[in-house]
Amino acid sequence: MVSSIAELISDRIGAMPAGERRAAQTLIASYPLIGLKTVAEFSAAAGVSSPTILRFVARLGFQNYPEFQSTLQDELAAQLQSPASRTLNPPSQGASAVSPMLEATLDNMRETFRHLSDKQLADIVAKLADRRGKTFLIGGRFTDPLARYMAAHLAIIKPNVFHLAGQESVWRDRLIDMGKRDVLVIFDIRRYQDSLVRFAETANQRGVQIVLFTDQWLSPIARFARHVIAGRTAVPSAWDSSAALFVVAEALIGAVTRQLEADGAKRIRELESLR
Amino acid sequence: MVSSIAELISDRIGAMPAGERRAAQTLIASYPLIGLKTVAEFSAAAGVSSPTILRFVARLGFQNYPEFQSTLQDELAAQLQSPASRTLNPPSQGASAVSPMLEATLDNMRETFRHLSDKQLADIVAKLADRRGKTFLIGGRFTDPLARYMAAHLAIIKPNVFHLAGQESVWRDRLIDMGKRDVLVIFDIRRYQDSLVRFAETANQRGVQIVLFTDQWLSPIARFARHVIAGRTAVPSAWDSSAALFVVAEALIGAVTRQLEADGAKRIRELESLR
DNA sequence: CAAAATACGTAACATACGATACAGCGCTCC
DNA sequence: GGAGCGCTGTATCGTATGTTACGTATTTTG
Repeated sequence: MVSSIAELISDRIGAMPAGERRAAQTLIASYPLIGLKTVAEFSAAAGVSSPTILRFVARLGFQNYPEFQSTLQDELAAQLQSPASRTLNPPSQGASAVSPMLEATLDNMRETFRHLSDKQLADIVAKLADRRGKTFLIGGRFTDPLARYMAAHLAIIKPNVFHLAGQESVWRDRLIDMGKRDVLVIFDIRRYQDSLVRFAETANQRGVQIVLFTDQWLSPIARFARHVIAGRTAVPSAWDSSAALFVVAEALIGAVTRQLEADGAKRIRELESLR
Repeated sequence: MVSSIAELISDRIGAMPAGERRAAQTLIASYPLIGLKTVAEFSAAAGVSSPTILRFVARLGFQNYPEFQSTLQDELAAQLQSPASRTLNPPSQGASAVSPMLEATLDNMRETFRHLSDKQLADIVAKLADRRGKTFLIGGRFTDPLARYMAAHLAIIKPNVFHLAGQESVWRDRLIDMGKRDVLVIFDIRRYQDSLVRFAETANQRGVQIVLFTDQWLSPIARFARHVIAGRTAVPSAWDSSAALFVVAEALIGAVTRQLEADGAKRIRELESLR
């Protein structure tokens, strides 16, 4: 039994030619709004021609476009009247392999933020928004992308942001550039990497303020860190999840940006003009 | 400020003639479904003539009937896509600057997964778990870290996983290695990068299957993609959020790992012994 | 109560929308 | 390498749709 058009589409999308698949994907992406518009608008949004749209709805089993739209509308009406049943993909009697993953991830985030005080975050934001010192970011094997992500954003809104990458010897030598005014953002979840711990220890000796993103069991680097963000990482998977840390990182990026804008950063305008 | 058409109607319903009032009441009764149908159907449902319906929407301030319908659709889209706005009592105690960010992110994830079918994910997992072809990953300015993150995991559980990085000319030349059996995972959210689009186009011409991670507005690469994952990116911040895509990526990594383990990957054991 | 004004529906109209025929192209399979 | 099939877009067509003009009905007002 196929209850919704969305299901129907995902059932058959595999057996569709390229053009119709684009139509399907476009519809799913902003379901179901585009399906309520005219064929012309639909086709334009999907980047195909109108006949392809019509063939698409025909393949779904509808006699004509208006019939397709009516069904869509009825579906919508049913949803609106019982907000409870608003799920496109019904809770799906445990068959789904990803749903528990999502649930666990959402829980992780809520838990992570519950243990983070506004004060703590505000302190970190203040430090990161300080333009006087340099900002270094580094991560472990799986978390280095998070460091990169954060660096990519921070580098735009303030000067002297450096992501430390490549061989250990390379970034170890960068310690020479680090001093009291500077910040070192480290991502390290288990299994904690010795090289990172040693790096953090040395940096700490040089007076660098360390902001540590780690898991709830705390990397040994926590000993040297000025600020510690402990994220939940447990999910029903073979791997730990860095998603909670990722979200904290995004929240910090957003807050720092706001802070620097408030301070009157003409920097961003300058950047705009450079493009 | 009148935010919804429903409010607008209840504001003015007092100053309407009998026929138009019936139209208004009919619309409110099954809001907004009937307004999406044709003038003829609307008039029949309200028991008035079509011109009365048109006069009714004209009185609401719309130039013509299609404009009225578009507005209704936009309103509907806003409702459907941000479940947050449906909650009457926002989590409040709004002192926290990060809380709205978290809420929006959680919503984004729920929405993103709501638009993803198990079938769709299963297809992608099957393709990624296929050890025969090569797997290439690449991302845009801010999303490249996601590609790295995924590559870091996939490279452990299967051979021939390559993250494309560095200068454009470097990874463009890698196209020579790509063929029909291969997969290209692309992360691209707005502003979409031309270089990536061209890259995807060429790869597609070579028969590479493209898995696209993009935002809800769909990168132009969707045209060439075999599979499209549309994540929600809107958050109360100066930046778009990639968190939802990150979580999808993690879910896929987990699923692919499980799949390959089921196939009996002695690879992981081998790796263990190498350490 | 009469006269005017407003409201409403019928019917004709024009437009834009969905539908269809056809040709070009690429792909697959001999 | 050639023949066949399937997919896609262009151009055209018929029609359903929104729109307007006008006459009748109903209400309002002096």
